[in-house]
Amino acid sequence: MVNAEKSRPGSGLPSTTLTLPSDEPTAAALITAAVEVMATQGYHGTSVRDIAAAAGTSAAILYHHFGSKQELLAILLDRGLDMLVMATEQALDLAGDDPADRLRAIVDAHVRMHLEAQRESMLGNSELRSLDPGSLRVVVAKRDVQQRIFERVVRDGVRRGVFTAPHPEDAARFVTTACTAVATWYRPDGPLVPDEIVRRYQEIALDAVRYHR
Amino acid sequence: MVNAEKSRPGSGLPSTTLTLPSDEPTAAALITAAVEVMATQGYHGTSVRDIAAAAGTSAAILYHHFGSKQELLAILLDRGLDMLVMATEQALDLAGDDPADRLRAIVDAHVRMHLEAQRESMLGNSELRSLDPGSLRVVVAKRDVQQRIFERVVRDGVRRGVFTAPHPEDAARFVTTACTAVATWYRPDGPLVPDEIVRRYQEIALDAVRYHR
Amino acid sequence: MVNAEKSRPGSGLPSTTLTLPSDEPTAAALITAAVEVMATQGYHGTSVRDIAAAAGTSAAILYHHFGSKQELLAILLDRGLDMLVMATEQALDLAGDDPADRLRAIVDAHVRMHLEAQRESMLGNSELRSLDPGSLRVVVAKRDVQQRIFERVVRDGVRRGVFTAPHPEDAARFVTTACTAVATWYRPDGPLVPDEIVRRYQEIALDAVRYHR
Amino acid sequence: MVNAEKSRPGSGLPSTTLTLPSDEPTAAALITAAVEVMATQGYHGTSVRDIAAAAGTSAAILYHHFGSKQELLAILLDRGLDMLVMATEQALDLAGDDPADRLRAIVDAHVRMHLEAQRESMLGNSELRSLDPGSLRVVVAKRDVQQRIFERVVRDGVRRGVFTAPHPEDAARFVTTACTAVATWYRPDGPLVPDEIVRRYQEIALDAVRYHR
DNA sequence: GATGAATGAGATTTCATTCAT
DNA sequence: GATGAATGAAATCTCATTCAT
Repeated sequence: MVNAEKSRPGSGLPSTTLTLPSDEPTAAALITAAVEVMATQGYHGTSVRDIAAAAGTSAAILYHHFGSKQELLAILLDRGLDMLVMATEQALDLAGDDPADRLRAIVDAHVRMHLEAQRESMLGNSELRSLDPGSLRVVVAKRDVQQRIFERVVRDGVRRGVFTAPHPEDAARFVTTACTAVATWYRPDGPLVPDEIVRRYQEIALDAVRYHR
Repeated sequence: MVNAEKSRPGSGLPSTTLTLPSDEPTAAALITAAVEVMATQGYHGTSVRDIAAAAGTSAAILYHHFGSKQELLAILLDRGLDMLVMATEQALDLAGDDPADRLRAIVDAHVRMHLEAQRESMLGNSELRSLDPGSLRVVVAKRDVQQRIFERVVRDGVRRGVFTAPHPEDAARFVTTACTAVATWYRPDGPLVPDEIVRRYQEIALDAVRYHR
Repeated sequence: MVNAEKSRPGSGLPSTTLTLPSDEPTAAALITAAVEVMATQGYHGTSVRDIAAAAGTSAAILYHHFGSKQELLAILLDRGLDMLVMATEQALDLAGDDPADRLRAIVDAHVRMHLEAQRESMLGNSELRSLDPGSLRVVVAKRDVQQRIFERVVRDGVRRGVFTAPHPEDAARFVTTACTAVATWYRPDGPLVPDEIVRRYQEIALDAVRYHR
Repeated sequence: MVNAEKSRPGSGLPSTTLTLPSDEPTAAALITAAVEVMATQGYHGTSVRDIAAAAGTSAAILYHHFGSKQELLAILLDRGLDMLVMATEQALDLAGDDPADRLRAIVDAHVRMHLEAQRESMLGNSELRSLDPGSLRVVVAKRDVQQRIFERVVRDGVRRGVFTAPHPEDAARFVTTACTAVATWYRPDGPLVPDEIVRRYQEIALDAVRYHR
């Protein structure tokens, strides 16, 4: 059984690698397939057979790698959030000291992740309700971690007088949710490339926290 | 949304316009029940019997009032969007001429609707995928109407030099999506009452479009 | 849903009628079919489809009448034990005062029931383990009732000096279990007809409790 | 039965003859595990994985030692009956010439075996139906051998005028089935120890065949 | 108009068994 | 000899929907 928390301690690999291929190729194929088809049809609208077919295997194989359809979803969402939080923290590490740069960095990481992993993002927004209580708690906790990062960056900027938003937490939430929502409207064949979306959202986010240029 | 029994304190709008009571009380009860249970379990995770039970009737009755489970969902989402658009347009009618007031008005309408009809909002965000193509087209079109209202208000403000957002469409989308997302985090027992959320979001929205006070 | 405990209060019907046809013919057919096929293949060796096919319907229909395969088994065994206890008590009512006659009466009822309802008897002996704890408690309790009837008759005979078994409870258990076991070896085409088996078992039972002729 | 680690206090028989340790310890462990878990859940209710897990190995290992789940069950029941018949015959060999002593001896062996190997006994009573026809024939034949031993002992006693049962075969069956049934009600924490049960059943059996003291 | 029975398709999950390593 | 992955069949149960009454 694949367990997501099997982190690779001491591994020097740069975690910027956004795909975390499992050691077991079949399990990885199943996860990829599940993301694809669940994002389109929803958790309950997707049958185990659908997932297996999309991964090129049989339904019984899925149960060889995952305890249940539920567990597959939980691992899916958990990994996605791990990647999001890791990318955001890493961006912050590289961002230097300027509050504006720091906000730009986490907006970049957050928006880019939701553009690149559009389907995981939509799953994360709509299928939390399909999780068992235990997994839900874990996932919500990691979601909160990400939200706290944004709050911290905004509050730091305010404390240092660089941002003057009167309600830093609300501004942070405003920004986070808008940045998450890119996954709901972005189309690869649309007018804006991801780089440009990121740039524009960075500036709007700075406006939203009252950064005075 | 349908049969929204809460009046909205502090809003000058007559709330009678926001309730669209069906002529047939059973149909209305079914819609209310469907919103309640589908918001929790999703469209595919909700059985026709679940809906009927929550409405206090039988599954067969549901088929007297709606052609199918699909149709019930389509009517549900369509009504919700109608109410959202109507409320927003009405707010704009009463808003006067000042671009800041106009933006404040539509943020008020949009946020308040998503706070009051939290469950419909979540359905609208997650279950578009469960619609048949025909209903999907209709609902997406109405969604676009709402989005256009925000774009128009922002662009007007920019044209008149009151807002200076360099990318009005993106700022409008930033604002709309953030305002929609209140439904995903608002809890009635949370620290902020709806009126206060609306006030704060109005100001952040004005910041996001670079309104210079 | 069929519920076994729906007794018909005030019904003047003679309960000697050993078949209790349900008001719902489909449910009755399913019970009959379940007895037949489960007695041959066991509870877990019998599929819901097997039962439905033997009853001439579909598996889905079974779930219209019974909540689960478990519930069907529970109702089955419960009804069988009700019939056994009722028949035994009625035999006792008609038996008069003589301890020997009373023992003969309950041996007659018990043996005859296990010969006539051979398959139910075998189910009752082997599939108690397949019951959920709640149903198991009920069924075991009714089994005990039957056992207590035998104990009481034997003890009464001993108290009145007609039987002289030194260990009345053990003799009663010896007799009951031997009488129950007729279902395990009886074949309708065997050398003895039920009447003759009953007669011989009555006499052996009287020997086992030391009835002195 | 296999690996019956309890020695039998008060029995003069050397208990080494009752354990048939398999040459292969894994096979023995699998048989022991199968008895344990099948007695609780039945043959069809027990999966090969259940058995393997209870034996501390894997399902694949089971197929190294047994051709199939069926074969395992057949071997199980066959060994159990071998031990029962052997113990009974050995008891008879040691019993001397007196018919009462001989009946006491076989009741002792039979009852004691069904108390000690309670689970095998229950399997033997309920899972004959799960055997393939070939194995069933073998097992039923051995069952008959045991039954014939009881019939012979009773008939001999009658022929010599020590017992006066009018129907020796029926009395023998009455006794055998009652003695077998101890496995269905005996609980180790019950009021009677096996020695006492054996003593009382010996006397009741003598009564059932009309042994006049 | 309302209801309980019916139904075929399909859902998730488990099974006994095999096979490559 | 031992093991984990694989697999097709089949298990229990639920579903949206229809229809006679």
